[in-house]
Amino acid sequence: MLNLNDLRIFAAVAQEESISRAALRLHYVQSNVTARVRGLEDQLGVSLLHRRGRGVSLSPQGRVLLEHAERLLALAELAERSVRETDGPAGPLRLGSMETTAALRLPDILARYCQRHPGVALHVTTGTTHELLEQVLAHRLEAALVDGPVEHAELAASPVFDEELVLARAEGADVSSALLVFRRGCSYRARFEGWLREEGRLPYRIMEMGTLEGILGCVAAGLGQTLLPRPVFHGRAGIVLSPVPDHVGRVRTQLVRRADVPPCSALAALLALLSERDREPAAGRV
Amino acid sequence: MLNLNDLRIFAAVAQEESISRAALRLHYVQSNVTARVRGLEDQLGVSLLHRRGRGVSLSPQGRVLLEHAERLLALAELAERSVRETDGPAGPLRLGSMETTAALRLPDILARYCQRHPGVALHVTTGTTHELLEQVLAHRLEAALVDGPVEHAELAASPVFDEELVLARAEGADVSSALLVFRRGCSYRARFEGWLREEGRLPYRIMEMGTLEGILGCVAAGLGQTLLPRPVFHGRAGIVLSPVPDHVGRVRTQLVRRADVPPCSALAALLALLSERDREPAAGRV
DNA sequence: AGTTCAATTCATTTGCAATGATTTATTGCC
DNA sequence: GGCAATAAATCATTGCAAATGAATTGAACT
Repeated sequence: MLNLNDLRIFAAVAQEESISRAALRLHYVQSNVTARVRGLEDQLGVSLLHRRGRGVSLSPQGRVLLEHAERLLALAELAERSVRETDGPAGPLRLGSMETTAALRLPDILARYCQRHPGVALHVTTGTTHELLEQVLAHRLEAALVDGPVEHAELAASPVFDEELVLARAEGADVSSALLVFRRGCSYRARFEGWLREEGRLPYRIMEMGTLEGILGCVAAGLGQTLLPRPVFHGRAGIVLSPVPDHVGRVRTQLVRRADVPPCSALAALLALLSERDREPAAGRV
Repeated sequence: MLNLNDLRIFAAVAQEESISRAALRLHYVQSNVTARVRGLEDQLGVSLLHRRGRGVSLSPQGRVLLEHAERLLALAELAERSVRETDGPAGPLRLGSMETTAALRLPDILARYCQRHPGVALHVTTGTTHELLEQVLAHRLEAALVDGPVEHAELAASPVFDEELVLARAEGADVSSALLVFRRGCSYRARFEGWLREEGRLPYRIMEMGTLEGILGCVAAGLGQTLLPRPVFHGRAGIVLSPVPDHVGRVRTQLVRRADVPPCSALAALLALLSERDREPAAGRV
């Protein structure tokens, strides 16, 4: 009978592409990892790894097993959590969010969530749509709020907010001034560049900024223009907003999670809270 | 870290509602089963069983764990099979079928399947729709061919054949003679009785038969009438067939499998073969 | 060739799973 | 109420498999 610990060891080896590094990560001695993997191979009657000089790589069967192993491990963790949290959600919930969403929408949501489920330890990390999806796929985040639509067989998405992106620059700033954008992987940036390309208005000078505040400061200083959700600019004087075509400016923020693992109770509670909000009259919403 | 063997032991205890019987079934000594379940409880920090005088029953947390455990065990088995069968389907495939479908449709299908996938050991059992669905849910069958539609959150169905049920009796037989039907749980029988009830034509005298041949023999002998797929009567003289209303007679046979476990490769191959058949022009089909 | 990094091999230890005998507790019956 | 009968808990003991650590092999880069 298959053994989850063996699978965990195998998955670590597969991810690290090295038996020694996996041993280090798992706090095992290297020879033990070798033995466990060999045990799995004996048990299954197939070879899982190609032993190369440096490190190892997966055989076709190894790749098949890795896929199943990752799912099994995720489900085992879920099972453990589920029985531990039979009365109300608890434990860690790792949530990813685009920076703009984190600034605009999350404070309100998270306040309510924390009040309702005090047992949950929320970790929010921000990042670009691309980065966040990678992390959800790697089981490093339970879910992420990103710009939709998401086309991926292993991901499930639920629409959560609708936003309107607007073009923003300081009063009197040069129309052909620089573009102020987040780093590669940001979907708003992709929309911005895609739109300008489609209109034949590229290339612009591009300035990458790591933070939302940085972008806003530069825009206010007349250094360039940006494309961000309208409410970001609320209460900021001296900035001119202009609408953009619907196919560029209408974005639907989605809560994305893995499709192959049912949501843990802490995540289910977040989904419930978000869909409640969905049904009630859109007070204060864009 | 959770352990699949512990889960297997726990699932056996839950199903048997008895530690001793589970031990017997698993070929363990009783004290070991006790120890393993207690180990699980310690590890999870919850009590899984209510110890009553005779046997045990599940606590709420136990019920939660059982659900997850059964899924995990099924997925672990699938994982093991998948790596073993990386080149073509192999191993056992337990398929259920209604008796009529087995007689009419399966020979052709299975011949092609066996030829294409010689590594697969097919087990076909017949039974009523109800019995078969129970067995699929209990992981005792990988899939079953039953009368649709199937409304069950844990089951996935794919339409496979369309049949026309017709009313059959011997020439000159009494119109109000007995109903010849399979045992309780047969969906054709349910349709038959439902229809007559809806028309206010019940009660009839009912004769239950265990086999298709038995029913056909009795119909031919003028003992009664039955409701079965039209092609069942091909080449049988002296039997009068009359159509019935569409909502009674149009049935769609479905291949039903568990929804929470992806099909193993042997089953995936069967699905592929059946949907091939679906796309090609309906030569020889009803 | 020599160095280095990484995997294998193997003897040894450790720890947990499994056993078997015994005790405790509950149920049903006279 | 007392007594089998059944079932679970307890506990000392065994046995096997996981983990360790030291030594060895082997590939890749210089």
